[in-house]
Amino acid sequence: MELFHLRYFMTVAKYENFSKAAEELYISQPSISKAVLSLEKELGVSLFLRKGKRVQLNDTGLALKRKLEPVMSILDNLSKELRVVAGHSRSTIVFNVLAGSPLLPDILLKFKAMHPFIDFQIIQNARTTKCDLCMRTALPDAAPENSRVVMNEEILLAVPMQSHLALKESVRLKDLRNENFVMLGKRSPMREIADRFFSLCGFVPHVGFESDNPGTIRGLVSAGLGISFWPEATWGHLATDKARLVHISDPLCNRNICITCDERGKLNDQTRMFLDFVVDYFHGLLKKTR
Amino acid sequence: MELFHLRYFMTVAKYENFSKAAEELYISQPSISKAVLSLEKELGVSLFLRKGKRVQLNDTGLALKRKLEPVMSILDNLSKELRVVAGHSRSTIVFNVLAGSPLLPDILLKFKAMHPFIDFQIIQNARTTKCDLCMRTALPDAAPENSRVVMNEEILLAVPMQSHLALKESVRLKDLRNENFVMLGKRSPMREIADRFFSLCGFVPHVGFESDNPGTIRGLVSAGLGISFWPEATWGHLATDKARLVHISDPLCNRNICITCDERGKLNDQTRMFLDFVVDYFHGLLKKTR
DNA sequence: TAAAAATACTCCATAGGTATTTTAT
DNA sequence: ATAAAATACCTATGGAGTATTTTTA
Repeated sequence: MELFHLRYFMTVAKYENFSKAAEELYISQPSISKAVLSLEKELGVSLFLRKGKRVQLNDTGLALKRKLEPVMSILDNLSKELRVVAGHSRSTIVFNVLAGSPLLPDILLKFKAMHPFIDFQIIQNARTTKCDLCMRTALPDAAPENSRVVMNEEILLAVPMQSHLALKESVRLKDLRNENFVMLGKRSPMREIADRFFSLCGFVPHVGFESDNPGTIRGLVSAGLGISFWPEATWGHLATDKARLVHISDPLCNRNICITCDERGKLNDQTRMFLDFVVDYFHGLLKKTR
Repeated sequence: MELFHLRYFMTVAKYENFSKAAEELYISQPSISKAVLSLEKELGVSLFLRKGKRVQLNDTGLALKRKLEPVMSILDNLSKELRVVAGHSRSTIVFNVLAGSPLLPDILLKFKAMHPFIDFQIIQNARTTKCDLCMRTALPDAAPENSRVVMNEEILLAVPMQSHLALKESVRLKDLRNENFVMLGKRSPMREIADRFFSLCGFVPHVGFESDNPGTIRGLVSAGLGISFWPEATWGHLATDKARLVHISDPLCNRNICITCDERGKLNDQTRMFLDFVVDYFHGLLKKTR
């Protein structure tokens, strides 16, 4: 059995057509014929139903195809992956960061120290699927498809020091009906989560300022221009003496941070290492805060 | 890249010695040399540290070895597995049944109806590891290595109809200090579990009869010769009007049924199908009893 | 100097090509 | 009649062997 037998088989299986496969592989049709025939002979089973012109995978062929898919994927990427391991080449991970971006520098700094040959392309695009990994937020009851939850964090309320709210340890959301809010922009997932909380309480908040930047939000709250939600861990410390954080006692406000990827087994070595690193990173974070 | 390049590499990697690999593969040493060199050239990385005589896998070589292990295992078994799929050959699953044997006929009957080309060799040997799958019992807090729990069942008490205990809905184990017990033999896992319950209550029961056969135990209890533990689901219905089952209220008596296998991914197709079937079977059982 | 890997060279098995036949629509 | 797969036959790449050289422990 030769590798090219398997390659040719996979291409024929894809099209269920010998001539088409020959075309894609830039070889002649008889070569394909011979390779498949020889494979069938060697394996001792027939792989296709030949009904005259029409060629069709049979059950055995289908089983072979399924078995070979991961094999081919590994073999096709051998050279590229080993070059990275050997340090002769670099690997780039496309990382879509839709939540938790304040943690990103720390995550990347620590990972890069361990794996200097791995580069990152950071994007922030809620619509694209053209990325290796995506970090996003979701409500506890709604984790996106193909994702694993790496942490659950409480959502606090950031209030200016001079506000009457700054004197309390915790507040109920429904008591904030008359407050001015500083919020993330309309289409951000965190904003959607916030809006869900408001609809639970049956009111629409007055939003005086919108910004997509936690730093700006900190500034606006510190300046006394409003109050704002503040995810406990992923937005870092509030780090100002002009504002403080209070708990929200009702409803329970928290969110999940998820990492989305197609399937762990399909990731390349570098992306898998990074995924494992990020999971560990969040584990460490949880331990620290407790 | 050719398959034999990879095969030769794997053998060299195993021994870290070209000549030894050549010997095992029944080919000449220069052929091995050429194959490995050509593989290194094609992948664009070196795979071994050549320190004069001594040859040693480097990090890249190690990474390649790890990647190829599953690939080789799939390819080596292709023909055998596909022949079974095609129905040209049969497959035998060695199934070690240390618990739940009363369910076995039903399990095998249903599975065989779906997969007539799969045969079974049933063994019952607590010491062997020469089996594909092993069904055994364990306490809820002590699942054996490499196993998955397929069900948890209550352990009831089988009592003769004429016993004063037959009038109760449930009994406490410590109130049975003066009863005669019918038990499984000393070395059976179920007996060990039972003995744990007794030691929790601080007494050693009087065991009038021992048998390893649930059918015999049913007979002895029905004859009024003693009382016995009776796993709710896996020993089937008591099926006699001379005895009945009562709950044990203290301690909570239950056990797990586990299936042990090396690693799901390493099982062949037939064994994996059977494992999945057994898991489903127990799921179905749970639904029925509830 | 002995033992292991690499190189040089020869041989032939077989992948791939072209031309042709077979088969079913 | 046509289009697709199988067969026949030829060519040449490259894997396997033997003999030899290189290297280092």
